[in-house]
Amino acid sequence: MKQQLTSLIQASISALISQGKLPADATPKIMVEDSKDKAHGDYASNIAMVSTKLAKQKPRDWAQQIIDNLPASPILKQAEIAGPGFINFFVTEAASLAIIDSIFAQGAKFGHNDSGKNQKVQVEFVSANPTGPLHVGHGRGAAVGDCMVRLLKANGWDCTAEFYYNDAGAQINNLGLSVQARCKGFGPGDDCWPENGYQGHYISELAQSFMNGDKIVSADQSFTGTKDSDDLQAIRHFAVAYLRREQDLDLKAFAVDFDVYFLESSLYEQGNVEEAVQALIKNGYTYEDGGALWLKTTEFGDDKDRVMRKTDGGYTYFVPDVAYHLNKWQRGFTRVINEQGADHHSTITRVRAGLQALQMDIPKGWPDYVLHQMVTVMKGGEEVKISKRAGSYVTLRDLIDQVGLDATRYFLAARSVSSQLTFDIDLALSQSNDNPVYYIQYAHARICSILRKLASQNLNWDQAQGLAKLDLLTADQEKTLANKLARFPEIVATAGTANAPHLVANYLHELAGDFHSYYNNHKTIVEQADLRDARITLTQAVRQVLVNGLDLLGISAPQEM
RNA sequence: GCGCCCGUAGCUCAAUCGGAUAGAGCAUCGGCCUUCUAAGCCGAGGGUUACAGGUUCGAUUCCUGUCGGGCGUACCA
Repeated sequence: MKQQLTSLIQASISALISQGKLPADATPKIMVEDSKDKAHGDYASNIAMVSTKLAKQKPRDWAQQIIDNLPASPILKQAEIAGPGFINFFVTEAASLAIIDSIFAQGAKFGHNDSGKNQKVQVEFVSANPTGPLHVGHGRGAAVGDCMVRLLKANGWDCTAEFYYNDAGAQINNLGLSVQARCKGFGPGDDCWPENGYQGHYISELAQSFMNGDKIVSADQSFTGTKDSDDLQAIRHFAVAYLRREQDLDLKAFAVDFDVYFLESSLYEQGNVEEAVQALIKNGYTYEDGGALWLKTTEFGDDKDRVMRKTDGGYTYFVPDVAYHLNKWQRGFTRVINEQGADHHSTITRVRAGLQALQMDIPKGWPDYVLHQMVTVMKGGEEVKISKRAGSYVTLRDLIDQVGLDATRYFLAARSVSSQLTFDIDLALSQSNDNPVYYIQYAHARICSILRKLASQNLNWDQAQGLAKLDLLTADQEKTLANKLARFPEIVATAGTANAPHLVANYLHELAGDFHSYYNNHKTIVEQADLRDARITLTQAVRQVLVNGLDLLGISAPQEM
């Protein structure tokens, strides 16, 4: 619809140019937007205001001339000037309702597009280290990342979801020592308890499982406990497998799937880290100082140079990260989006600097990052500080168990990633029946119940007749609904390019609101058969769009509630 | 100190590329169930969009400064 209106305006602009009222080379950007107020018509354009200087006329006078030169069109009922020079468009009911045919024709694909042209894109998200179960912060990353994957696919991209984790290094060593201490019956406070050891209750369970000789199978590895509390290597390996399995269960409970699990250790085993380091040295971007090897990240916009190889010989975390990203590039992902928490912000400059220093013609701004701001958890009116080492924790799985999968996903995905998010557990629980997600799901369930009710009255829905008789839908709210439905493809496209799943959530809430309002004011199952068919057709179109939208968020669309 | 994100109703958050009278939910108040599910609808109250300037036809949005919060600024990840 907006495209059609845009081309009408374009025709008018062209006519005005040929009349000499605009410079021949004038190409004002034509914007058509949804009007917020029904009194302002269905759509509005600010074209007169943005081109008023080119035309050297007052905005309202100029707007009138643009209107006068609009070609006749069956979709346009009326165009009028309003406010400082807006042109408000009133479209015909038939034009609004035409979207319903497309919805039925495209079904689950309605709203999707092929702008991604089946190109490869990778989204890396969560990437939690296997040192504990997933907490609420990971949950935000999981929800946002998973929705981004769904959105990219809906926009025609060939999208790979990837989870990278550190299964070696200092923190894993710390984890192993913590578990080992528990295996030997020690706890925090004992002399031999490791400094900064992991204190969470799950460490004790993990130790118990190791000493039981349990076999652990996760999505990407398995290991059996050796029961030998002196075998630190076995404990480490077991602990990683155990916590990976825990995280798998968390992700499964959260309905999040990954195509690839990538182990940091494989970068060492395959020699990728060493290759990257040698390349950086060879390219002259490193120097030794104080027994450490430094990378000249300042040559790529960093505040100061960064240590690559510590005095103890180990690499700092970003070095394998550079090797990992080189690996991504070599796998053909010319587009990569890393979804991570804002606390990892500083890695961006370092990884990009390392990639540039490799001199392998990797684009400067590659890869892309989507950073979500921190989640604050409130419980009992107090902030719960999340600390894996101290063991204070709100796990994602607890949250799902208490609040529910759909509501948790909605909470975490329905807000802009750039805003900090306060998750009040008590509020989420007390309001679980009033959660916005149920408002949307309820709209879907109500639509389904219409068909059940119809069947109970021994009536049928004649879809063909419904589609043929859409012109009977003359109520304002029916047109409003149809206009809202027509916006969905645009929302999918915008949310996809902006990596902003919350736009979908907001849209669905609006659509559900329009439906609830309509439902309360107009009976769907009426005596008049053709009107009844038309109305059911409209509501089924709404249902389809609700389903498609909820699917992008990974939220279920229940038939009844 | 410097960098990034943010500051919108009592609370949690929206607001399309800079658009018209800044919107939802929760909470508060008042209506609507013998009629397709009241997890709903209709209505009311609640705002100097942190503050001060600037840019322009128009600023919650862009720019500068101030104040306040979060994160980072590790030879942790």
